[in-house]
Amino acid sequence: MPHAEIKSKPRWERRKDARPQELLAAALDLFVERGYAATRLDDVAAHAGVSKGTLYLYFENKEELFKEVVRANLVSALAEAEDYVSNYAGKSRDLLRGFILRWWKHVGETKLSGISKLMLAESGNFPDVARFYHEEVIQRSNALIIGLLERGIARGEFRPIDTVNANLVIVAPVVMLMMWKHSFNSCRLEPISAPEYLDCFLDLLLNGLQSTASSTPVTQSLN
Amino acid sequence: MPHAEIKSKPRWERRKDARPQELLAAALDLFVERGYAATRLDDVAAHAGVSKGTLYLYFENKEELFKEVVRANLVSALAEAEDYVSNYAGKSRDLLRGFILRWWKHVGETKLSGISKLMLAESGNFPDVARFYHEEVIQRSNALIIGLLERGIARGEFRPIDTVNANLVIVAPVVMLMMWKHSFNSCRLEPISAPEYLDCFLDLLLNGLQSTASSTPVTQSLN
DNA sequence: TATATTGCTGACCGACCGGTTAGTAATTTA
DNA sequence: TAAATTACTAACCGGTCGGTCAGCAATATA
Repeated sequence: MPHAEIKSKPRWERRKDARPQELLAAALDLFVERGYAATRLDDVAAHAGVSKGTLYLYFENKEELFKEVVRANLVSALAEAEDYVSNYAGKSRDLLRGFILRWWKHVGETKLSGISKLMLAESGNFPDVARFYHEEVIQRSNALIIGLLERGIARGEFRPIDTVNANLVIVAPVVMLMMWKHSFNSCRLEPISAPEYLDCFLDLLLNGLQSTASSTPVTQSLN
Repeated sequence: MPHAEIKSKPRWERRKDARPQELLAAALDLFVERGYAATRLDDVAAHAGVSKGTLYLYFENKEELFKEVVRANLVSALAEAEDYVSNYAGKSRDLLRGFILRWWKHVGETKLSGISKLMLAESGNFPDVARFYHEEVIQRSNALIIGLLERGIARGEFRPIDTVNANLVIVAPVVMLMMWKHSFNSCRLEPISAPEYLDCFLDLLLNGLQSTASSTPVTQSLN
């Protein structure tokens, strides 16, 4: 048996064009699982079935690898969200609910939530990455939600409020849920149920936003 | 001039009883500034004016040092909060507002917020520390707030809601503000203004919680 | 002042990790 | 099929950091 190689399978193959994708996928997995600093490039390479040297053939360094992961995943997801919001025609409260539920579905409950968590957790130690993420993701997402709130206020559906701060307040519970998923959820006996949590949040939020004029009941459950 | 020592000042002093406090203070500063993993014990010792070996005379290892920091700061603050809530006599909405503002004042705007942020950020990589923190801080804090909400509902001041999830939803914006302080706030052109943010949050929250019966205006600004 | 006690130092260890590079083997070309 | 090309490997480097310990020097004691 130590003779293994029965002629076929070479020790490795040349697959120049498949490597970047495979490395990005491996990097996403590990960054999400362990965070930025704690992810070892040796492990990323091993996960992609390759040696560390190969990783450096395709990516300049750890930081560039991470930026590519963000671009390939979060930035593209954000572009879709922008489309959704700008094309929406119905009531603002439904748009807000729809936006949040889609956000949870496309980011929150996928691996991508791990990236958001990671950035919030480690941006302080990696200012360059932080700046990149802030410009590419956070600012765009803020603009999107502020615009959504202004739409609701302009149409008399929401009370007039401080949209800049309200944006942050609204985003907070969703981001926190993503953080939980990747932090204490493991050691919690009964982990948070995302649908129930979001239901509760939307109930409170839409009641809180409701303009005194409109008196339609806003409570409504997830489908 | 290389002769320095003019006889007085010994190279070091014996100060057995002052060391632990000084080390804890230094550790708090550095843990808050850099996080758990990135804090070097050499630096903690240096900040306390001592060598690393000395640190190990007073604390078993990094993990125990951190736990002591938590016990000496957060756990004691939590005990005070428990007193405040259980002795409160007025309206539930004022109690909730008071609780949140005090929380922000005693934890959020002090260094302690850095510890909350750190735990959320790194608990995944340090399960033992996570379990400790979850039991000593998070569970107690949850019980406190859930009790507060139940009080409001029982007295007909709050709508009947899912208190377990509402607790999490309510805590989220405050915790997020603490996280911001220690993450992206540095690279934000105009950093978040905590008073305005909390004002906006409390406005939304208390409107959202308000039982349909009561119709007193709840908007009120920070003093 | 001599001796005993002990708080403290600083050099050291071993493991880890981002990044580099000399060399090798899979593939292409002629 | 032999030579040229290049994707890939594996060993290595330098720096870092949690943790250890032999020894020293600041006190206490007498």
